[in-house]
Amino acid sequence: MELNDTDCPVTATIALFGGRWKLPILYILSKNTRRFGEIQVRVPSISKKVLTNQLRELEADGLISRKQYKELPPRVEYTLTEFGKTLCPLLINIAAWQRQSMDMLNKANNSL
Amino acid sequence: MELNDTDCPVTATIALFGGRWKLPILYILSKNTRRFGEIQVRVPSISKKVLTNQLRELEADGLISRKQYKELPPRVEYTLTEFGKTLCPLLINIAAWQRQSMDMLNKANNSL
DNA sequence: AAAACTGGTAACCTGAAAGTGACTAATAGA
DNA sequence: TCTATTAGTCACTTTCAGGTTACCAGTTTT
Repeated sequence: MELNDTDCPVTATIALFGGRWKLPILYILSKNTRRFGEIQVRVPSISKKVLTNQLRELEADGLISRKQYKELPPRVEYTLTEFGKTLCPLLINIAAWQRQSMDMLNKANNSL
Repeated sequence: MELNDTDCPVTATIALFGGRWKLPILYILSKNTRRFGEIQVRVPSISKKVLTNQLRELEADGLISRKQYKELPPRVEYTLTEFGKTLCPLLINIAAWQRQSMDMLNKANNSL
Protein backbone atom coordinates (compact mmCIF):
# COMPACT_ATOMS: atom_id res chain seq x y z
CA MET A 1 0.00 0.00 0.00
CA GLU A 2 1.44 3.30 -1.01
CA LEU A 3 -0.98 5.32 1.06
CA ASN A 4 0.75 4.01 4.16
CA ASP A 5 -1.45 3.17 7.11
CA THR A 6 0.70 5.08 9.53
CA ASP A 7 0.56 8.13 7.26
CA CYS A 8 -3.13 8.48 7.98
CA PRO A 9 -3.93 9.85 11.44
CA VAL A 10 -7.44 8.41 11.29
CA THR A 11 -6.24 4.91 10.47
CA ALA A 12 -3.55 5.18 13.12
CA THR A 13 -6.08 6.23 15.73
CA ILE A 14 -8.56 3.53 14.87
CA ALA A 15 -5.78 0.96 15.12
CA LEU A 16 -5.52 1.88 18.81
CA PHE A 17 -8.97 0.66 19.73
CA GLY A 18 -10.02 -1.23 16.62
CA GLY A 19 -9.03 -4.67 17.90
CA ARG A 20 -11.72 -7.25 18.36
CA TRP A 21 -12.13 -6.67 22.11
CA LYS A 22 -10.39 -3.41 22.83
CA LEU A 23 -13.42 -1.21 23.01
CA PRO A 24 -15.20 -3.35 25.63
CA ILE A 25 -11.96 -3.56 27.62
CA LEU A 26 -11.44 0.20 27.53
CA TYR A 27 -15.06 0.69 28.52
CA ILE A 28 -14.68 -1.59 31.54
CA LEU A 29 -11.44 0.11 32.63
CA SER A 30 -12.98 3.55 32.14
CA LYS A 31 -15.18 2.76 35.12
CA ASN A 32 -12.63 1.07 37.39
CA THR A 33 -9.16 -0.32 37.78
CA ARG A 34 -9.57 -4.07 37.31
CA ARG A 35 -7.67 -7.28 37.81
CA PHE A 36 -7.11 -9.64 34.91
CA GLY A 37 -9.77 -12.04 36.10
CA GLU A 38 -12.29 -9.27 36.65
CA ILE A 39 -11.91 -8.12 33.08
CA GLN A 40 -12.25 -11.66 31.82
CA VAL A 41 -15.51 -12.14 33.70
CA ARG A 42 -16.89 -8.87 32.30
CA VAL A 43 -16.00 -9.69 28.71
CA PRO A 44 -17.68 -13.06 28.56
CA SER A 45 -16.37 -15.58 26.06
CA ILE A 46 -12.97 -14.00 25.68
CA SER A 47 -10.10 -16.44 26.18
CA LYS A 48 -7.09 -15.81 28.39
CA LYS A 49 -4.73 -15.79 25.47
CA VAL A 50 -6.67 -13.20 23.51
CA LEU A 51 -7.31 -11.07 26.58
CA THR A 52 -3.60 -11.12 27.41
CA ASN A 53 -2.86 -10.21 23.84
CA GLN A 54 -5.25 -7.27 23.69
CA LEU A 55 -4.08 -5.98 27.07
CA ARG A 56 -0.45 -6.10 25.94
CA GLU A 57 -1.30 -4.13 22.81
CA LEU A 58 -3.27 -1.54 24.74
CA GLU A 59 -0.34 -1.26 27.12
CA ALA A 60 2.16 -0.94 24.28
CA ASP A 61 0.07 1.90 22.85
CA GLY A 62 0.10 3.63 26.22
CA LEU A 63 -3.64 3.48 26.78
CA ILE A 64 -3.54 1.29 29.88
CA SER A 65 -0.97 0.48 32.54
CA ARG A 66 -0.24 -2.84 34.18
CA LYS A 67 0.70 -3.23 37.83
CA GLN A 68 1.90 -6.58 39.04
CA TYR A 69 2.00 -7.42 42.77
CA LYS A 70 4.57 -9.85 44.08
CA GLU A 71 2.08 -12.25 45.55
CA LEU A 72 0.96 -15.77 45.02
CA PRO A 73 -1.48 -16.53 43.53
CA PRO A 74 -0.56 -13.66 41.22
CA ARG A 75 -2.43 -10.36 41.19
CA VAL A 76 -2.23 -7.92 38.31
CA GLU A 77 -4.19 -4.72 37.97
CA TYR A 78 -4.97 -2.78 34.83
CA THR A 79 -5.79 0.93 34.78
CA LEU A 80 -6.53 3.51 32.10
CA THR A 81 -3.59 5.89 31.75
CA GLU A 82 -4.12 9.64 31.52
CA PHE A 83 -3.54 9.26 27.82
CA GLY A 84 -6.13 6.49 27.69
CA LYS A 85 -8.62 8.75 29.41
CA THR A 86 -8.29 11.37 26.67
CA LEU A 87 -9.75 8.80 24.33
CA CYS A 88 -13.11 8.79 26.10
CA PRO A 89 -14.41 12.11 24.73
CA LEU A 90 -13.49 10.96 21.24
CA LEU A 91 -15.43 7.74 21.68
CA ILE A 92 -18.37 9.81 22.91
CA ASN A 93 -18.12 11.89 19.72
CA ILE A 94 -18.25 8.80 17.59
CA ALA A 95 -21.26 7.49 19.46
CA ALA A 96 -22.94 10.87 19.07
CA TRP A 97 -22.42 10.81 15.32
CA GLN A 98 -24.03 7.41 15.17
CA ARG A 99 -27.11 8.51 17.10
CA GLN A 100 -27.41 11.58 14.93
CA SER A 101 -27.05 9.63 11.72
CA MET A 102 -29.66 7.13 12.85
CA ASP A 103 -32.03 10.06 13.36
CA MET A 104 -31.20 11.28 9.88
CA LEU A 105 -31.95 7.91 8.35
CA ASN A 106 -35.21 7.63 10.29
CA LYS A 107 -36.40 11.01 9.06
CA ALA A 108 -35.53 10.06 5.49
CA ASN A 109 -37.52 6.87 5.83
CA ASN A 110 -40.52 8.55 7.42
CA SER A 111 -40.78 11.06 4.63
CA LEU A 112 -41.18 8.34 2.00
CA MET B 1 -19.74 -12.38 22.21
CA GLU B 2 -22.26 -11.37 24.78
CA LEU B 3 -21.44 -7.69 24.58
CA ASN B 4 -22.94 -7.62 21.12
CA ASP B 5 -21.10 -5.66 18.46
CA THR B 6 -24.22 -3.98 17.16
CA ASP B 7 -25.09 -2.89 20.69
CA CYS B 8 -22.10 -0.60 20.71
CA PRO B 9 -22.52 2.58 18.66
CA VAL B 10 -18.77 3.06 18.47
CA THR B 11 -18.13 -0.41 17.13
CA ALA B 12 -21.00 -0.03 14.70
CA THR B 13 -19.64 3.28 13.42
CA ILE B 14 -16.10 2.04 13.04
CA ALA B 15 -17.42 -0.90 11.06
CA LEU B 16 -18.59 1.61 8.44
CA PHE B 17 -15.15 2.88 7.59
CA GLY B 18 -12.84 0.51 9.41
CA GLY B 19 -12.29 -1.82 6.46
CA ARG B 20 -8.80 -2.25 5.11
CA TRP B 21 -9.20 0.31 2.32
CA LYS B 22 -12.35 2.23 3.11
CA LEU B 23 -10.74 5.31 4.57
CA PRO B 24 -8.54 5.99 1.53
CA ILE B 25 -11.52 5.40 -0.75
CA LEU B 26 -13.74 7.79 1.19
CA TYR B 27 -10.95 10.34 1.21
CA ILE B 28 -10.60 10.14 -2.56
CA LEU B 29 -14.35 10.43 -3.12
CA SER B 30 -14.58 13.33 -0.68
CA LYS B 31 -12.67 15.36 -3.24
CA ASN B 32 -14.38 14.17 -6.42
CA THR B 33 -16.79 11.79 -8.03
CA ARG B 34 -14.59 9.06 -9.51
CA ARG B 35 -14.79 6.17 -11.91
CA PHE B 36 -13.79 2.70 -10.77
CA GLY B 37 -10.46 2.86 -12.58
CA GLU B 38 -9.66 6.29 -11.22
CA ILE B 39 -10.09 5.04 -7.69
CA GLN B 40 -7.96 2.02 -8.39
CA VAL B 41 -5.12 4.19 -9.69
CA ARG B 42 -5.30 6.41 -6.60
CA VAL B 43 -5.22 3.51 -4.15
CA PRO B 44 -2.14 1.83 -5.50
CA SER B 45 -1.76 -1.89 -4.94
CA ILE B 46 -5.43 -2.55 -4.32
CA SER B 47 -6.81 -5.36 -6.47
CA LYS B 48 -10.01 -5.14 -8.49
CA LYS B 49 -11.65 -7.80 -6.44
CA VAL B 50 -11.01 -6.11 -3.14
CA LEU B 51 -11.87 -2.67 -4.50
CA THR B 52 -15.18 -3.98 -5.82
CA ASN B 53 -15.82 -5.57 -2.50
CA GLN B 54 -15.10 -2.44 -0.45
CA LEU B 55 -17.17 -0.28 -2.80
CA ARG B 56 -20.11 -2.65 -2.49
CA GLU B 57 -19.94 -2.50 1.29
CA LEU B 58 -19.68 1.28 1.34
CA GLU B 59 -22.66 1.39 -0.98
CA ALA B 60 -24.65 -1.04 1.16
CA ASP B 61 -23.97 1.19 4.18
CA GLY B 62 -25.24 4.19 2.25
CA LEU B 63 -21.97 6.11 2.30
CA ILE B 64 -21.44 6.16 -1.45
CA SER B 65 -23.64 5.79 -4.52
CA ARG B 66 -22.90 3.95 -7.74
CA LYS B 67 -24.00 5.16 -11.14
CA GLN B 68 -23.63 2.83 -14.08
CA TYR B 69 -23.81 4.12 -17.67
CA LYS B 70 -25.08 1.84 -20.39
CA GLU B 71 -21.96 2.05 -22.49
CA LEU B 72 -19.23 -0.20 -23.69
CA PRO B 73 -16.55 -0.30 -22.48
CA PRO B 74 -18.42 0.09 -19.20
CA ARG B 75 -18.37 3.28 -17.18
CA VAL B 76 -19.30 3.43 -13.52
CA GLU B 77 -19.07 6.45 -11.26
CA TYR B 78 -18.90 6.54 -7.49
CA THR B 79 -19.93 9.52 -5.39
CA LEU B 80 -20.16 10.28 -1.67
CA THR B 81 -23.80 10.42 -0.60
CA GLU B 82 -25.08 13.21 1.63
CA PHE B 83 -24.91 10.70 4.44
CA GLY B 84 -21.35 9.87 3.53
CA LYS B 85 -20.46 13.54 3.67
CA THR B 86 -21.63 13.80 7.28
CA LEU B 87 -18.81 11.41 8.12
CA CYS B 88 -16.13 13.92 7.13
CA PRO B 89 -16.33 16.14 10.23
CA LEU B 90 -16.08 13.04 12.40
CA LEU B 91 -12.95 11.90 10.58
CA ILE B 92 -11.52 15.38 11.08
CA ASN B 93 -12.24 15.04 14.81
CA ILE B 94 -10.39 11.79 14.95
CA ALA B 95 -7.41 13.22 13.12
CA ALA B 96 -7.42 16.21 15.49
CA TRP B 97 -7.33 13.92 18.50
CA GLN B 98 -4.35 12.12 17.07
CA ARG B 99 -2.41 15.33 16.46
CA GLN B 100 -3.23 16.52 19.97
CA SER B 101 -2.18 13.23 21.52
CA MET B 102 1.08 13.23 19.62
CA ASP B 103 1.77 16.66 21.09
CA MET B 104 0.97 15.32 24.54
CA LEU B 105 3.36 12.41 24.12
CA ASN B 106 6.10 14.72 22.81
CA LYS B 107 5.77 17.01 25.81
CA ALA B 108 5.93 14.03 28.16
CA ASN B 109 9.10 12.80 26.47
CA ASN B 110 10.77 16.21 26.48
CA SER B 111 10.21 16.61 30.19
CA LEU B 112 12.23 13.46 30.97
C1' DA C 1 -1.13 -35.07 49.83
C1' DA C 2 -4.32 -33.13 46.91
C1' DA C 3 -6.71 -29.49 45.06
C1' DA C 4 -7.76 -24.65 44.34
C1' DC C 5 -6.27 -20.21 43.41
C1' DT C 6 -4.42 -16.55 39.51
C1' DG C 7 -2.27 -14.81 35.45
C1' DG C 8 -0.29 -16.20 32.40
C1' DT C 9 2.56 -19.22 28.16
C1' DA C 10 3.20 -22.84 24.29
C1' DA C 11 1.60 -25.44 20.52
C1' DC C 12 -1.70 -26.05 17.57
C1' DC C 13 -6.02 -25.10 14.67
C1' DT C 14 -9.50 -22.24 11.94
C1' DG C 15 -12.25 -19.09 9.25
C1' DA C 16 -12.68 -14.95 7.04
C1' DA C 17 -10.40 -11.49 4.55
C1' DA C 18 -7.14 -10.40 1.27
C1' DG C 19 -4.45 -11.37 -2.81
C1' DT C 20 -3.59 -13.55 -7.69
C1' DG C 21 -4.32 -14.57 -12.44
C1' DA C 22 -7.29 -15.71 -16.05
C1' DC C 23 -11.56 -14.64 -18.27
C1' DT C 24 -15.67 -11.74 -20.18
C1' DA C 25 -18.83 -8.34 -23.01
C1' DA C 26 -19.62 -4.93 -27.16
C1' DT C 27 -17.64 -1.51 -29.61
C1' DA C 28 -13.93 1.57 -31.75
C1' DG C 29 -9.77 1.97 -34.04
C1' DA C 30 -5.48 0.17 -36.56
C1' DT D 1 -8.98 -9.30 -38.45
C1' DC D 2 -6.78 -8.26 -34.32
C1' DT D 3 -6.35 -5.46 -30.32
C1' DA D 4 -7.45 -2.32 -26.71
C1' DT D 5 -10.74 -0.62 -23.65
C1' DT D 6 -13.50 -0.92 -18.65
C1' DA D 7 -15.58 -2.87 -14.73
C1' DG D 8 -16.09 -6.41 -13.16
C1' DT D 9 -16.45 -12.06 -11.92
C1' DC D 10 -14.58 -16.79 -10.93
C1' DA D 11 -11.66 -20.12 -8.86
C1' DC D 12 -7.89 -20.67 -6.26
C1' DT D 13 -4.19 -19.71 -2.63
C1' DT D 14 -2.25 -17.23 1.20
C1' DT D 15 -2.30 -14.86 5.53
C1' DC D 16 -3.07 -14.05 10.21
C1' DA D 17 -6.02 -12.39 14.06
C1' DG D 18 -8.43 -14.92 16.90
C1' DG D 19 -9.72 -19.26 19.29
C1' DT D 20 -8.86 -23.91 21.91
C1' DT D 21 -6.64 -26.88 25.04
C1' DA D 22 -3.19 -28.17 28.09
C1' DC D 23 0.24 -26.86 31.30
C1' DC D 24 2.84 -24.03 34.93
C1' DA D 25 4.35 -21.64 39.59
C1' DG D 26 4.09 -21.21 44.76
C1' DT D 27 1.12 -20.68 48.56
C1' DT D 28 -3.20 -21.72 51.19
C1' DT D 29 -7.07 -24.59 52.31
C1' DT D 30 -9.17 -29.28 53.06
